Amino acid sequence: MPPRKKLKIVDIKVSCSNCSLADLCLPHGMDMEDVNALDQAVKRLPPLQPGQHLYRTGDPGRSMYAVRSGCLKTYCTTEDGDEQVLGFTLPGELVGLDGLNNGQYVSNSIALETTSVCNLPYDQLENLCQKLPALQRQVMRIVGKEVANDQKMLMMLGKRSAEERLAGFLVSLSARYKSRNLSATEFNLPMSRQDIGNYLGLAIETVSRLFAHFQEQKLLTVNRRAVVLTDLERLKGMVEGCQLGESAIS
Amino acid sequence: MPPRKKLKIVDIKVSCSNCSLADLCLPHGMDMEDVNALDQAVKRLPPLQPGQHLYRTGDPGRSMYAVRSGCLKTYCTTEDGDEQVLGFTLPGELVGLDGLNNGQYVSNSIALETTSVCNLPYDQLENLCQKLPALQRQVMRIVGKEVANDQKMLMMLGKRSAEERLAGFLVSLSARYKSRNLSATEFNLPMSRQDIGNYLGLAIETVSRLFAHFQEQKLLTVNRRAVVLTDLERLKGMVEGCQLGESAIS
DNA sequence: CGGAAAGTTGACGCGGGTCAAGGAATGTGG
DNA sequence: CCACATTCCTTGACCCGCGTCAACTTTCCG
Repeated sequence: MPPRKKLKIVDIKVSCSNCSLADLCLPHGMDMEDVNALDQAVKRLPPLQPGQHLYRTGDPGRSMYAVRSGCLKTYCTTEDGDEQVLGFTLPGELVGLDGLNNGQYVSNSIALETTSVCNLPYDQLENLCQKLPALQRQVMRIVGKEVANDQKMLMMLGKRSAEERLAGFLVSLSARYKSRNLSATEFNLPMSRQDIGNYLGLAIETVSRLFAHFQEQKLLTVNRRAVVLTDLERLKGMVEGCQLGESAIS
Repeated sequence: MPPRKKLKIVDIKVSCSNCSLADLCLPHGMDMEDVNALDQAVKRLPPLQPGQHLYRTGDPGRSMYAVRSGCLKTYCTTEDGDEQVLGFTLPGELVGLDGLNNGQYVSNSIALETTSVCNLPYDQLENLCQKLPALQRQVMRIVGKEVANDQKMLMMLGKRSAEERLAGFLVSLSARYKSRNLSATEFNLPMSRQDIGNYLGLAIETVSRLFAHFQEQKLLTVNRRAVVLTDLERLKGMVEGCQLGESAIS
């Protein structure tokens, strides 16, 4: 999956109503009229190249974003420079909620692949919510989902062994791809071992060893970023009710 | 701090406008007229006794709650029965956001002391938000705060040593008490070692040893639940930009 | 007073972090 | 096209922080 430097000309004029993610994204549960109103507020941004930031800590946070394609990594840095990965955002998922706090993003968001996103400015969303109770309810649901997902992640980091963490991570990715009508068992990891380890609170070497270990046990086959989950059920069995979800919408 | 079984007769009629937490809670930044409207929606519940649940996983989640006094513990349980503490809610803080997701609470909330809370039903809050942009903005800020705090906690569990975690926890408590005009250096822990350890992803014995260790280093004195932070600055120094905040407002 | 719950303290061992070396893929310049 | 550097990943060896187990003390409460 080499990054395409040369972009095809794309429709700049897109709308929520014809977006393939419509039933995953905000419009979920809204009628046509409402969706058209939402359309006015949503802007599609030019695609981000790998390594390019969507926003950084301290940037004025006046929008949330919906990922259409690609993958974003959300992370924070401490004063002493090291990084904590907070999550990965796949197509159909939202980022930027933390900007709601006091108008500044607490986290950073960076593209791991070529990534296209829709921009949902808070102020316009706010206005719309005044008029469309359905939208407001949907926004609140998304927010609730975000909170619930963070909580799952806390359980993960607080209690689980390295093995359970990686299994949980893979099961989560699998479920999220599946809900986007992609394969639940074969996919490319958009992120490096470094990012996985950081996210799960593990050393990169541990992640690598675990992949090898899982492979020995015929749970999966892995080659660099390419993963095939050959025994998804058994992987699910390893995490017993501590699955991750993160940033998903439904 | 023994739980008082016998309750004094309290004003059932309370209002946001005369609540001592007004400037920490929802009304923050709203004018008198708006606050009066909010008053209509808020109900004060009879105090919870220690060990009594405010809500449980699976309960219909139609409200968030503001803690007036006491302390709540939020936690989840896995299928195999063990518990993960997600956070503690002190006076002036909110819980119940995770019910927004799909109308059911994902977590449990239980009183650690005698605790009184205000009830903020979502549907009424929703209606009010339609009318009061200031309130909607405030709700969104709170939500953003919640997300940002969960993220800080993730950093904590992902990266920090046992020592840093406990120091961070104490500094967080200190800051939260201080912002409620209580002592930043002397307070009683509302929660057991068990809960602290669970919350921070540590064994109870480790928590106990760390308290002893901190005491040797003249960082604090501790006797069961009673804590005096004798060198708050040095404690702060130990956590360098990975402070907790959780559930705080403003 | 007795039993249970909460907290403390010590001994031991393992999971996973750290350090180090090497391999494989990708990019860069000649 | 190849030489070389760089980044990413893998694998092995070592070892330490913290979990586990166990015994004991203190507090709580009927």
